[in-house]
Amino acid sequence: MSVPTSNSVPAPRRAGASISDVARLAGVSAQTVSRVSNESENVLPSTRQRVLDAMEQLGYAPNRAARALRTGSFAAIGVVVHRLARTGESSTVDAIVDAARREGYTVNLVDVASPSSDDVTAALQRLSNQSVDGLVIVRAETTTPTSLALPARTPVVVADSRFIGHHPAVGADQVTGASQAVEHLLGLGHATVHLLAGPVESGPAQLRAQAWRTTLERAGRRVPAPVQGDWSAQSGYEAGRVLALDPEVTAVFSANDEMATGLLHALHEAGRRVPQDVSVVGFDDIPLASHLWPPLTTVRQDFTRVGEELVRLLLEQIRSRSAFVDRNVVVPAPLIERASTAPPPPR
Amino acid sequence: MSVPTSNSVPAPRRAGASISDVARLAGVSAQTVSRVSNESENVLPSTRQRVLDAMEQLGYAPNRAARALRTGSFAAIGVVVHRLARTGESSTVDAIVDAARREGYTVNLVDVASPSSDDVTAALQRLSNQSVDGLVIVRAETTTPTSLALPARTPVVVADSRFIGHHPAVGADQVTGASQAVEHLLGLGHATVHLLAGPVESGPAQLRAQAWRTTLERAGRRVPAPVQGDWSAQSGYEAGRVLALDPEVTAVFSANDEMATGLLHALHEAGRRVPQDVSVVGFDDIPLASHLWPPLTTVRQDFTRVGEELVRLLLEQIRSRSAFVDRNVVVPAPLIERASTAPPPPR
DNA sequence: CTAGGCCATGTTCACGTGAACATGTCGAGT
DNA sequence: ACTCGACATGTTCACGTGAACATGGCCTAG
Repeated sequence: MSVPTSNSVPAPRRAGASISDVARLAGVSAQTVSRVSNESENVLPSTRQRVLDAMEQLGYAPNRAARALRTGSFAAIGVVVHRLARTGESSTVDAIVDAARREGYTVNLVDVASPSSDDVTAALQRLSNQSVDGLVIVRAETTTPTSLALPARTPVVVADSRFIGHHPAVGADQVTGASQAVEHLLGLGHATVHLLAGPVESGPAQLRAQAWRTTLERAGRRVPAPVQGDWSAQSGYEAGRVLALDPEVTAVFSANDEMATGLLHALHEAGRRVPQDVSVVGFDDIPLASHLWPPLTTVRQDFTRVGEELVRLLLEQIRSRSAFVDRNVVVPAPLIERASTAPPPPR
Repeated sequence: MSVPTSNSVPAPRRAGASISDVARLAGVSAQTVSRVSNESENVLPSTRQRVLDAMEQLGYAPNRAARALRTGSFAAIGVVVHRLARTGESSTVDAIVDAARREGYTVNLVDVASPSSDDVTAALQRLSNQSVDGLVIVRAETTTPTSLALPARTPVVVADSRFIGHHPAVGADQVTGASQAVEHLLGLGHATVHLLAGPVESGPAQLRAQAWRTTLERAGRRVPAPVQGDWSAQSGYEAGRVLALDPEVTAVFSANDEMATGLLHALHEAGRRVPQDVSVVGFDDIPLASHLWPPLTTVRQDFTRVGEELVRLLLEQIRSRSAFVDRNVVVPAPLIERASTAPPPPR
């Protein structure tokens, strides 16, 4: 035996104390330490204290891998999301993380490069098999309900109403929200309402467009050709430059607030006053909506509520070991009237 | 033996096939399956194919818990963040998730209720002990470098330059960015620049305020009392209502774009034209900045770059099994000139 | 032709935990 | 006083994996 600081073997160095280290120090069996960890009732207060002291002294924390292996549960949920930086996505995920934490669950985040079936499937693969106890799919755009290859028996909830009937879903009331927006504009006296639509492959975008069309038709109004956007402010701006040239356009319903922001920009630039010349309604009620110029009338989506309901529904499934295929929650989406809408200019 | 569908015991139902199920079906040993899983070289192509087929047939995916227990690594990184819904936070996290995925790492997201030491510590506790291989702290606001109780030997990186010297850090160049903003306004002819400051407990807010002050002093200008905000557009609006009343105010540097948005709102409302009467510069360059009215001159923070660098620095530490205490990366923060700044009005 | 070695594959074992079962102690009821 | 049982605590074992070591077949060099 020479120098004790052996540099022969790098020695992976166990990261922390294990349950048996604690047991040894406290002078009890490993099982008793486990009982203290899991807050079992049948431990003498004095013993419990001794174990807790030993834990503290060693900086012990249960090894989650071993625990997961033994129990088959990770106390974790997976969240699949597409573009996290978007307002709706990040707000929803924020609420999910928060709700999960309150329930003692960790969140595993997976950002899929594109919301195609393949990518989502690959993402699920990565999370599969006891890495998470359940899955929240926040954005599934182009993925269709049936193409979603889920690991068997993994509880799932989806924040996309198109999945209703396939998986439990939570979503804002797109249809009522969009209808209210259009009706509000018609009620102000506009002859018709133009649509700045979201991408065609988006479920919510389709829903909002459909509601817009239906509401106009029901009111017997002309249905103008929708202008296509991609959710971004830039696309709203580009669409706005076109719409601004058309004097017939007095009211625009934008499928989200970001596009509405770009639209406002284009209208200002073209010298068309909002709301005197053109009224604009958005969708989402992003935090900035009330401070745009003019403050934006919009349909509020309660992302926090959606996130909470998603977690609630998912945990219910996990705990009951069953799938609630046909359960779904619709969160109200009220119209928030601000200053971007007014009666049309006299003609 | 009666009915095979025993309903006597609920039978936890193993979620998926295990390595030995695959081995049995493929007619090889479990170790060989493991070799295929881990892409070891020494497997005959024919054997590999047989194993892959068996995996496919059984829908096998390696059990991450067992793997983590065996190897001591989860292939996961933890991300501690405060308010995920904020632009900077969500963009950074988005980039982190993306970079981590490219490296085969999963992301465990932890949203701390408040960025206090206790909360952060509790969050770390939850992630500790082989649940993650390393930690990215995106927001640590009130936590001081020394109060951060980290699990021993856990590699850490922090997106907060105040931690330089304690942990490796990545951050935008706050000082140069803020100085440029102030110099730009002075260069346009403004006598001085007012500050709409971030919360006092925020590190970046302090840095930006300090740079503003230093730049004014170096130019020999009067340093007006800063107005305090809390990062929110609402606080910017409230501050703006006060600033708008003061005809001396011709240039305002807002510590972030959200407050700048509220400020613009208040100025419009008060009838003060931007940029003719008052110039405004923001900080962050949020996606909406170029579509505000007027398009906002601001300092760009490259959150994507920050996220990528964070992951790079963290993985380097994980792989080399060492801590780079004094390493830090500063990402340039250039001034983006748009339409919200102009020379002061003639007096 | 044979020894040595290389390579594909198999066998054994421990990682840390918690469930199931086992043991031991002490108090109450007869 | 004895038995039963409630309760605190201990012992054994398997969860699925991959590292270390073991085996055996075949090719090549002498």
